Amino acid sequence: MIRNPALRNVPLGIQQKNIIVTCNYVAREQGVTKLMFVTDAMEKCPQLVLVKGEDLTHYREMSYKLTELLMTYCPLVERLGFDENFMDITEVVEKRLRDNPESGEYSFTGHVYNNASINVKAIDHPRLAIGSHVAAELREVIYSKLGLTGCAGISTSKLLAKLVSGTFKPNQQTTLLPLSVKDIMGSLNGLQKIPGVGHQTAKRFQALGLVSVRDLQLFPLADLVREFGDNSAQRLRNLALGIDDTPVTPTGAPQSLSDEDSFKKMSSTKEVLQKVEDLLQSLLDRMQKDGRQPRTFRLTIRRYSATNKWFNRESKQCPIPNHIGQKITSGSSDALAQLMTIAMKLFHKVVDCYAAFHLTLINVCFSNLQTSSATSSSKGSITSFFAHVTSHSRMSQCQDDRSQSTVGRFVQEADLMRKTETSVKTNNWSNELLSEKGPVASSQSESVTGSTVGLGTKKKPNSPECQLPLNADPEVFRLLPVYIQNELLSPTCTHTSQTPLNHSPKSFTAATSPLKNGLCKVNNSHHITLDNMDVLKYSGPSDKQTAINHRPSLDQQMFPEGASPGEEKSLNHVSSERSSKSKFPLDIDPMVFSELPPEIQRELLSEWRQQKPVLKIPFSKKQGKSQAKEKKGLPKSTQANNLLKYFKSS
DNA sequence: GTGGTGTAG
DNA sequence: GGTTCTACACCAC
Repeated sequence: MIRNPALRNVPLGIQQKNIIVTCNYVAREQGVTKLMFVTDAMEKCPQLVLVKGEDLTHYREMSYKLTELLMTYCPLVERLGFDENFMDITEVVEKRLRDNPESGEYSFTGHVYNNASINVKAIDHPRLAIGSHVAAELREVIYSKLGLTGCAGISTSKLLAKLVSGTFKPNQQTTLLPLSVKDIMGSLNGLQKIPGVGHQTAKRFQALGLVSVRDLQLFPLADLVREFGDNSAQRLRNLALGIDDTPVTPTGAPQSLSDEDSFKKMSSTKEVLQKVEDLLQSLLDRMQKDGRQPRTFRLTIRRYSATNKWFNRESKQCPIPNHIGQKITSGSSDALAQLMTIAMKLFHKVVDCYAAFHLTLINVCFSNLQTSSATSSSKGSITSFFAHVTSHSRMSQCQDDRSQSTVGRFVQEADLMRKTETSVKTNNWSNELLSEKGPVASSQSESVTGSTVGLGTKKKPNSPECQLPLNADPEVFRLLPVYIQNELLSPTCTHTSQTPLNHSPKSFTAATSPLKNGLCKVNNSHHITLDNMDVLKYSGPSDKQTAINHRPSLDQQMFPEGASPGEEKSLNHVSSERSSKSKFPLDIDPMVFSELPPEIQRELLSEWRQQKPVLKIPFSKKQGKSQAKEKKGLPKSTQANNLLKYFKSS
């Protein structure tokens, strides 16, 4: 909506795969809800406008802009997802109190929780009263600078600020006074409404006969400890009582960057190869913008299973050798191919390719991100702000301050898609917090599964029925990496293409003569990047007492004109390297070469230029062990054939 | 450090 | 009939 204001007043849903991950208030009024299936949503609201939201780039950027903006007012900002922020505004409040001791006496701005049933006097809660004004100002700034609206909650802890922030929606703010804590906790409709109590914990509560917040408040602590252990029991009990003493911890730069895609079924190594490449490509772009160097790489999969269809994930991770890490940071074109090697090794560790498999998700993740002082590159990016701003120094500075004064917090949430919220809290009388919500983003990346092939082959190399295509040399075949062999032999490969190639197909072949004719094709999958919508609503305080900035929630403009999902990366690699065809070794078929993925093309060309052998090295279909070797012994031997890294089985 | 689980938006 | 895409915290090992 920010990018396309025209969408502001129509029912709008953000679609990821087959579900509506979020929607604007116009759509909600017609019965559309979060996580509703698209078909159901269309039934409820036939005029619903859908925007693809798989690509989170825009949301992520807006989300960080908001956090960054809040940090300019006070460094104690803790992110919760893409669309909420907690702020500890104790210091801001204390300063105002010092500068103008009477400032808190006048009023609250926005709503006060339960104000009809309590005797609200701002003078009794000067810090919360000031906090309500700070929240209002912040919401105003957020609107004027970013165009985002949202709600805020103001109270004395993150828990309370969060709970109260949604009391009046959209685009409004509410302050919770200490004397209303019992009321708000009692108003929660079920234990799962307590932040931090999710599905699993709620089930365990239920098994104990606990259903309401009241049930938990009254449940003997000893019994709770028996079920959850000391720490969790105490924490859960406190939450039920409205007690939360956890500090607002500045979030800083993300500790990991990941990219994932889900799908109905993926069962061939070839598809995996392509999917991983796509995910990695996009992740590498993000990583490079971030500027830090990842030290750890993780590959996660989700397998289909009839019982636990969607929830079990398995992962494998490994350190990223420094030389590769540096390439990632520097944006070297080698990075992708080298990471593919690592990724496929991990894949083979977690999935037995000789057996049938059915994956429904793949995730790639960089973690253990290190700020290399050397990389001062990307200054402009939003995330690099976080990468380079030392949240530590800011935080410790703040905490020092806080220790001499009162504790307070400011919570802010912004919902990019829908609204922003702000909440502020104060501890008793001496503390105040405020929270606001920022933009929420959600989207997905859509993947196109490529497949197809041209090989009529067989099954496993060892299996009796295995037959290679007539033009395939068994010797050469044997030298191929296991997963390529499998791929060639897999049912999807053996017949024709199953999935139409929507995009520039590339043939992925080991470029040696015997196999040159028929290999598995892997097309590039693209991510169709969509524009997200962000909308926000910021509601101004409309209090009975003082209505300060009431805004009609307008929303934004996140959509470029047609809100058309932009295909940002349609890769049409092939051609670029083609001109260098003159450098082809004699035994290479240019047509086959032209269909190789660009990275492979580049690598081959580079190696040919250096007159390095291609596919020379015998594969030791080893598992595991050879890894260490690869990482270390790389210096020279690696050069023997970089392409191998693509093929090497773990 | 690794891998799994739970939670959240 | 079908549940997205991130990111983080915690735990056991």
